[in-house]
Amino acid sequence: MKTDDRQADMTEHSDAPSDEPMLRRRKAHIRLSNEAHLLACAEAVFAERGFEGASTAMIAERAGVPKANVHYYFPTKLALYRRVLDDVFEEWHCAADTFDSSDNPVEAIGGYVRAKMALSQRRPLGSKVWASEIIQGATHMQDILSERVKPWMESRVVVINDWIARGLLAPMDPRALLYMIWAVTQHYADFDAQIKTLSGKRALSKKAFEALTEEVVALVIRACGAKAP
Amino acid sequence: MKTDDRQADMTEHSDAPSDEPMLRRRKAHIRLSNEAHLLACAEAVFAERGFEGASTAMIAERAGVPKANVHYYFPTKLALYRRVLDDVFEEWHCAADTFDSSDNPVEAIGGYVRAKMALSQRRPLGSKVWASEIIQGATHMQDILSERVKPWMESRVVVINDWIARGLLAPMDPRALLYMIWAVTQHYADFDAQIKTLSGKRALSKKAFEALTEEVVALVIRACGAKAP
DNA sequence: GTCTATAGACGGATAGAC
DNA sequence: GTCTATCCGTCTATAGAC
Repeated sequence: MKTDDRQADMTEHSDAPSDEPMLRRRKAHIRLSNEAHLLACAEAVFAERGFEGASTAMIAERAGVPKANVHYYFPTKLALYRRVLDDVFEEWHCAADTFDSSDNPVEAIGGYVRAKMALSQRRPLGSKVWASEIIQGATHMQDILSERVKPWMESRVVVINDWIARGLLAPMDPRALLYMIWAVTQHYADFDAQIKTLSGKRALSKKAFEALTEEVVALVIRACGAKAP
Repeated sequence: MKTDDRQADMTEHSDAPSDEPMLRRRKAHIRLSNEAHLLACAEAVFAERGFEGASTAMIAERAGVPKANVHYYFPTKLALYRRVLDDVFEEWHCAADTFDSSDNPVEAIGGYVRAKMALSQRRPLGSKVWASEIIQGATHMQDILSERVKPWMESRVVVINDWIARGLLAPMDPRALLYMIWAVTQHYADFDAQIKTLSGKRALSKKAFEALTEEVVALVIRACGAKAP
């Protein structure tokens, strides 16, 4: 690991015993920084090849460190993979929080779709790791799905059913709506290779992605059959 | 390969020279039958593990044959993978044909969504192989995307824009609509592990899947903002 | 905390008997 | 067409010098 710049903050240390806590802090900083670097590289390799297809050697090479260092920071390939999944879920959870239960379903759903589209743009690799894991049976994240995603979904089902009962949305299966939002927004991260080939373009500009986001919001809002409260 | 039942149709052959064509036909039948069996097993393994994660040994084991037989019928793992992708595309293409350019966009789009949902139910493993391949960069099917999928998409964009110009659909980006249809319908095949965990059920009954299909059709038709012609 | 070297299992692919 | 045995490369993980 290229430690030259990472260790720059310790050049002014002395021999005094009061240095010990600082040393500890420095070491902790090195560990956290290297872990974060490896996690980012691992996310890219897992996205490009899936769990079994990825190798610790590829992750090490991308991080610019010997293979053994990967095992120093993460005991096994599976432990590293699991940490990537946990990280990705944390961001998913933040976006999920934007789906509030206000009286205005158009704002709540529209805001959630925008948050999910922004996440697809900001972290497409994480979305791909998540998608690959589920496609391959979700064996390494059953706990996340049942303990974290499922309760969230059930709470949103209640909210959506309430909106429907009050005539704010068309009658529908709330789960089908949530699956639709996930599928459509994550499609732009997971299937970007297909989209690039079909559009003939390399990637979307920031402006173009904003316009696309509003297209998706409009589609989803119409799909809801939202009426004025 | 368990040849006992597959060779039953040759027990009555004689020494006459007229047998030669029959022998050829029998051998051709064995080849086609074994190829089809291996392709089906390969599709399952590729769906469960992705291209790099799958091994020829796993495919052979699932097919009940020694590993060498896989290489007898398909020279390389990549050639076998490519044949699976071609097979999956052929069914995709059949479903795509149901999207006609009639004067009734509700019927055309609704029929297409039903065909795609039926395909997700009938062949979820193929959908997963396709999805994994695209997530991992679509490097092994660029030709299918640019030579087969892209022309189809462009022809449908023209049709949808025509419907919009005639006031039959709400103004929208036709590509965003097509991506939505793909994403939503394929979600039920690709993400079935997540859906099972979130719903707490093992799998959907035939009746339940029909009801779900109509939910999805209703969502998509509303998203189109379809009006009576 | 970093690195080289290597153990031990498994990968794709092939040779050659039957 | 089928199968056993095997080549050779890469895999995950670890040992041990620095």
